[in-house]
Amino acid sequence: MTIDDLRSGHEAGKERRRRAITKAARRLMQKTGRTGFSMRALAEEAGVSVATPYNLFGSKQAIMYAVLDADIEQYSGRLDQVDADELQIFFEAIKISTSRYATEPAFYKAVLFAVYSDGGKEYRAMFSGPRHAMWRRLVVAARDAGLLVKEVDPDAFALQLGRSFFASILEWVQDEQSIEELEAWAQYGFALLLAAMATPAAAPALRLKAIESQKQLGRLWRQRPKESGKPPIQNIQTVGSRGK
Amino acid sequence: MTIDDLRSGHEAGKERRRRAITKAARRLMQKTGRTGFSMRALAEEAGVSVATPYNLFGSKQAIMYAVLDADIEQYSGRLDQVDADELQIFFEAIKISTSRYATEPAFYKAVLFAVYSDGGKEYRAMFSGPRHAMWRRLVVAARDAGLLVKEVDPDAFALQLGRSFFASILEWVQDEQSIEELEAWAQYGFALLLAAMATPAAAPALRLKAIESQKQLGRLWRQRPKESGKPPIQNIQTVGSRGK
DNA sequence: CAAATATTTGCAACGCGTTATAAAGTGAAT
DNA sequence: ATTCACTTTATAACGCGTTGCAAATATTTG
Repeated sequence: MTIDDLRSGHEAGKERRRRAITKAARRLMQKTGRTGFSMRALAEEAGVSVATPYNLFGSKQAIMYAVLDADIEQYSGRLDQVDADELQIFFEAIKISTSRYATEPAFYKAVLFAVYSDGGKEYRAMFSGPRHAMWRRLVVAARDAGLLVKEVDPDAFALQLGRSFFASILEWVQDEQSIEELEAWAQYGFALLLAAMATPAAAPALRLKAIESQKQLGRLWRQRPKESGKPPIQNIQTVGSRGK
Repeated sequence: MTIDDLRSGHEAGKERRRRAITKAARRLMQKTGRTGFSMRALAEEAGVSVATPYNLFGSKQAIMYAVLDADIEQYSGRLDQVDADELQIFFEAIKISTSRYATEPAFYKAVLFAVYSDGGKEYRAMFSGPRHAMWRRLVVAARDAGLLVKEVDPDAFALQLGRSFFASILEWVQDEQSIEELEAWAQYGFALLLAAMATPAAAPALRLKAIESQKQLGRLWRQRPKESGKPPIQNIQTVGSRGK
């Protein structure tokens, strides 16, 4: 049911078509970015009917996850080759991701936006699949190395780290933040969270890193192209009713 | 240009219609929830043409923000009446929000979902408008009270707090988490972040609170109807294409 | 009052994600 | 080779957010 089907024609053909569609999806997203990626365009790019991706994946979001997973697969294991202590590795992980995003920003913005947006059921997979497992593994390693307190709950804490990183990525995807800003925000979030759960020996360095990240953010924020500061439609505020 | 127009007919009428539409929007969302709230349904509920909301607001998301802002206005200032120290007030703020969500979960899930998952330009307003100002004010107060270190950057740190809370809310909106879980997650995030920037005198209590929240989360996980103890770590298929 | 201007209305239209349907194509087993 | 189960294809359709446009309506101005 699982292995035989991959060898037999039906399931093998399905798998082949699945891969062809994810490849076409990636190609199309690189070409057109977020706006040009529609199911009808994907069908044409992949040379299939519009119904086929639905048969094979079920929804547009599922295709996005497949594209993202296929991409992550290429880079999995890269963190194991990094030589850093059990806390520094968190920040190396950020660097690996962001440097990857920098190579093809349009593609990553498109796929990450799609994955986040619409908030379907698959959203949770961002924090429950191999991504969560990676953060969890790092947390356990840091705890066992005596850099995080023993009381840390690896699951809860890893989830918090993943969310923090994801929130930073979200800002980069939606706003026109630079990769440097994304990196600084992610480092700031990690430094804060880790500092809170760090052992007394490891905490001061992390607090220092948090404060450094703050300064870096202030620097980047100041040199930003000045926006007028007001949101587009701001008429409906009438706040300031504090004193009743 | 601003005050006279509110008295004169054109702008006053626009404002009146704007309020009527946000009221209708709120009514419709309470009635139908997220799924039934369409622009055509809103137009019918408000007794206007489908083009009118676009004239007055510009987009569906803008209407959502207007609804949310109108709701927040009702509750603004409630935090000032709370008697708590400058750190405890962060957690009281969580409680005020979550208890509000508990009264009308369908409505808040609908509006928060729409607001959070739009990916548009107005997304940033969540972290730059009065919401950000509130967190920032609390941060400054805690710093001036000697509970947070002087080096804390109120803007960066408040943004981090807002994002953390936002991430927790997002989970509640999308998943079928309980309000208790939302509250525990939000408290956990706040406790961690605040502990990282707390002065030596204030830090231990926050770390304790973080660990308590962890335990509470573990307890809530375990008693979930879904599966036993751990968060859902099931893979999304990716049918065995690992070994090439 | 009438004239000028601003706004809403009704409606058609676009592209979107998604689904249903019947017809055509495919691989495996007899 | 023929049958059988399965899948893709083409196409139409639905409701969605959004826009454009001429006609109707409301408001300000003379």
